[in-house]
Amino acid sequence: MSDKPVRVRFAPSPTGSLHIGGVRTALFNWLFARQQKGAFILRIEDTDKKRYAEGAVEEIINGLRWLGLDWDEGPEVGGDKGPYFQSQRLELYREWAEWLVANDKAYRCYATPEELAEAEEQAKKRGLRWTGYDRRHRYLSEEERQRLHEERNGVHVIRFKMPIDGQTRVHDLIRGEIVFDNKELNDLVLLKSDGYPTYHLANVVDDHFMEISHIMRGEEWIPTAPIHWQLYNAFGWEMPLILHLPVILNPNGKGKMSKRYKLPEGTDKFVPVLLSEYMEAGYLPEALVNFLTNVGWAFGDDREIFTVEEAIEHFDIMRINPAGSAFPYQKLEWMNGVYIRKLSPEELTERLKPFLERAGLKYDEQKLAFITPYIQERLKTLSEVVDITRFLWVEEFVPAPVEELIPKKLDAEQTKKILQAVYDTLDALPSFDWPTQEAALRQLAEDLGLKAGQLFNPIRVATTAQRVAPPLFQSMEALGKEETLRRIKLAIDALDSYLNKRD
RNA sequence: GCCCCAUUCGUCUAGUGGCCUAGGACGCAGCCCUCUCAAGGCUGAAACACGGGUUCGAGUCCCGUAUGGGGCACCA
Repeated sequence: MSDKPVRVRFAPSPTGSLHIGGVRTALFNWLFARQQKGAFILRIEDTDKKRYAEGAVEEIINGLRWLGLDWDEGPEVGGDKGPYFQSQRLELYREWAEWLVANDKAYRCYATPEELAEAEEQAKKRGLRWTGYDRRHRYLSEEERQRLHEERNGVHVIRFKMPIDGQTRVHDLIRGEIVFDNKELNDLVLLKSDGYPTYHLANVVDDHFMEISHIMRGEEWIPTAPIHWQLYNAFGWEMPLILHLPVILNPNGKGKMSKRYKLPEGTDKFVPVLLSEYMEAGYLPEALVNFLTNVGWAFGDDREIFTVEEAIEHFDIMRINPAGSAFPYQKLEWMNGVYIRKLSPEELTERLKPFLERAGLKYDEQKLAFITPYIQERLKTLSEVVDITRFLWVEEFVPAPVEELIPKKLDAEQTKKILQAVYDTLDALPSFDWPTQEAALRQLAEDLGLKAGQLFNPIRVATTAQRVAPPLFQSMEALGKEETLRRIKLAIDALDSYLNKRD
């Protein structure tokens, strides 16, 4: 591969929270760095003043930390190849752009974006194919150049002098050789008129001076690979080894994963795309990391659930699958459930708290700790704790509609009698712990000649008013005797007035 | 439109010329367990895009076609 020490980087642009595809890119770079005992570098590519989002850098940093992807050099940790914000390296880019101009590998272009847009429109109108910038200022004479410089008050961009003929070959570690005809390549802008570099310049200069050994980036960058190759060549620098990660597509395999994609099952639910959305939905970082490691790469021995340490040990960039993949969202839900079930009840309780708080529910610590083991295997995400335990924390209990109280094959009258019997049974209980309840109520079912479900379901509806709830007896114990009886009484009364109304 | 990349069950994938009667996982279906919902157990349906080569032999190598995806900014 290369005898140089492994140094890889993740270079996000601070335009908002990380896209899940970006997270995967960061993860693969990190995995590779850790596996090779190399360095993982975080670099902020903030060279677009228009798209800069306030707070985005912090969000990216928090997100990576949350995932456990620590960096050896970058914001907040420093490093001797810094600064790690491109906006603080402007002089470097300018210097090297000028170097290219001085060495006849780049030139100043005075055309404005408006003029070029106009030219493109004209070309199209005349049925000509516009293949990008028309190189109008590439072959200027010294006099013309001087005249334009004065005319435009020195405002210009620096463009790269792309070779006109021949081909550029780039070797992608997992895709092999990719060949481009140079005539397809443009004289792209290196330095913008505001003095900021474009991605191409900044990226090449930084990767070189930060001594990056491997570039691992998204597939959408493949078309820029020959451009970058030419830039390294012009500078006389060695290009790092390069590899393009497959894109992550929407769950149906159509198009790059986007916020607009609705989950087929729930019509109003959109698939989460930003890392912040996964955090808020209650996915565990360890589950997300495990899951993402399985998209585009596989452990190799049929193992799907594994620790990061195991992933680091087995990770191999040469075994990355080059084909784009649909985002296997349901698999993530399953895996998150697996990780939730692996947690100790105490740990789970702690992780659940922020979600209840954010939902504005005033939960009781002890009740939460008590009920956690019973909801643990029911949760796919942490945020689901809100709906499944809501009945325990609501200030004002709203009973379920009467119809839902009545079990199949029974009528309102019978249900009312049953609930009355339940009320009396529970009321007479010496202790309200759930095993005592269960014993008494199972006996009651037998005495009444009812199946367990016929007896228990109306009680659940009466006491929780929820479709889905933790096991009944544990729910009632958590609720407490007083509140449980109150709710059952509420149901009896409701059935009563329902019966009277019908008569 | 042009350039580039990719193509194994619905989906994520294993597979690097004979071990493939194509393996695993999610999802799906059925059964069991069961107080709702889950979790768990068992069983099942389900794929090498197509056409040509190369080879004794191709899911695996090559070429086309088709399909999907990505890119064509003074954005990254």
